[in-house]
Amino acid sequence: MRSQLARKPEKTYHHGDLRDALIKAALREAERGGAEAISIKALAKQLGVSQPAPYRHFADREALLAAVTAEAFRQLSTILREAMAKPSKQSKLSRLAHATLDFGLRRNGIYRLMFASRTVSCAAKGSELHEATRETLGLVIEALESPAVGYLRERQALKIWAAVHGVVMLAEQGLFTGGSAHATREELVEDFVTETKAALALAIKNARRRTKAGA
Amino acid sequence: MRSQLARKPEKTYHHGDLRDALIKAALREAERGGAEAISIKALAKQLGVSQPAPYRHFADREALLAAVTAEAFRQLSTILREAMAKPSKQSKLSRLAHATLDFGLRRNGIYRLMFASRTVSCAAKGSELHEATRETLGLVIEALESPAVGYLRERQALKIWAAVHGVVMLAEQGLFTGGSAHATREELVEDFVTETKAALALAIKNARRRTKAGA
DNA sequence: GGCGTAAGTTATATGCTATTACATTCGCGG
DNA sequence: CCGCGAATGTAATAGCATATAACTTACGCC
Repeated sequence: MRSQLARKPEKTYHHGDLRDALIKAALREAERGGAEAISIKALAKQLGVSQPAPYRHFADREALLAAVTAEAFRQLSTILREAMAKPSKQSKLSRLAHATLDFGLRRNGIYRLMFASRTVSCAAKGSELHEATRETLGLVIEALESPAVGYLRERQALKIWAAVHGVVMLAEQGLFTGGSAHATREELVEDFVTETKAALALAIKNARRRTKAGA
Repeated sequence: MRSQLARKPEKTYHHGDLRDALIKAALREAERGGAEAISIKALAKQLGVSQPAPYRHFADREALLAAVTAEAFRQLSTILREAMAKPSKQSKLSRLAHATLDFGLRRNGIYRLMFASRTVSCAAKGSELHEATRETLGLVIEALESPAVGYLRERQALKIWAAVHGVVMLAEQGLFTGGSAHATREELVEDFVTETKAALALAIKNARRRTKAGA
């Protein structure tokens, strides 16, 4: 019987689940301050283990950041899935876009961790992080709710993704000034959603026409 | 006669223009590696001065980063101005957008320094960095070449800016895969340009109609 | 020409990453 | 049930970066 009552057992030599605790604690740190706020030493102290203990679970700081980033993408995916599942008179795409904006602004340290570092681009294909990012992009593609397939659809997904991403980044840079900042952000995102839908419909129409002409 | 021949005088106690040299050297470092590649100690060594010498010119690392970022924005502004000035059958907006994309991809370490850190959002109004960012945004507004004024125009500027920015960021994250990556990026940017022009034209038409109706 | 100050130096404190060598505990097979 | 190897933790330490303090040199101005 090591921990029947609270979650934290009495002081034991082995932590129990240090790896997971490190990721969760690092996410909290990143919430304000981004990647640079994550210090292995500070995390170890915070969790009551010795400073080099984390190195049993992560080769180096980069590896920890990658794991934390992957977890952040999974959290974003969960949020987006919920937003898409929720019944609403708005389109799935619109809900996804606004949920992304909301996530980016509320948890902006984490958002910067996810998109502003080179961690993602260094992730090898097949890695935990790479899979997590592909899954998120998959949700965007799904949100398009379009009969289009392949390149056509992925391209529109990247387009709306890029656009919303840009709005989040500029908002964090403080380029939307004045009292109407919130409204402006939401409006821009909605504009992009509308344009994406229009572009998608047009592309499909053109594709059909070409198919008919070619047949 | 301290330096009549080459740019670097013989070894002197005083460097001559350490502040400027630091910024330029830091920009080179940032070119690959972003902000985290900038080390005061390394820069000092590289420039042949003692390690704490830079602190005579910058209060701390953050202050150096701010100055470097401001310089980067000025360089971007120069590039954008040139792109806009160059005669071409394409619109100013299109040239500006593609030039931004090009800058972001070629000098992606610097681009990340400019947009991925919190340096900009921490810049006080009136600071060197703040002025530099506003100037760049001003160029975007100018590139719209629209008779619209005020909010309408600034909003469209922010929109195209956000969109292109998003494309750059996603490209750096490696989300445009395959051989058509380059084409895809350029196409997306051009799409955004086209849509921005259309939206702007529409907004102006609506504004005129409202004015007429109200008159 | 002397003097104040800007700019640079050495020495040092502090904090973080990371490695090495050693200690403790877990859990599984005999 | 016990013993042993692997997993996980600790202590000690090396190395590098930021930053400050106290001291030194040279510039430039009157």
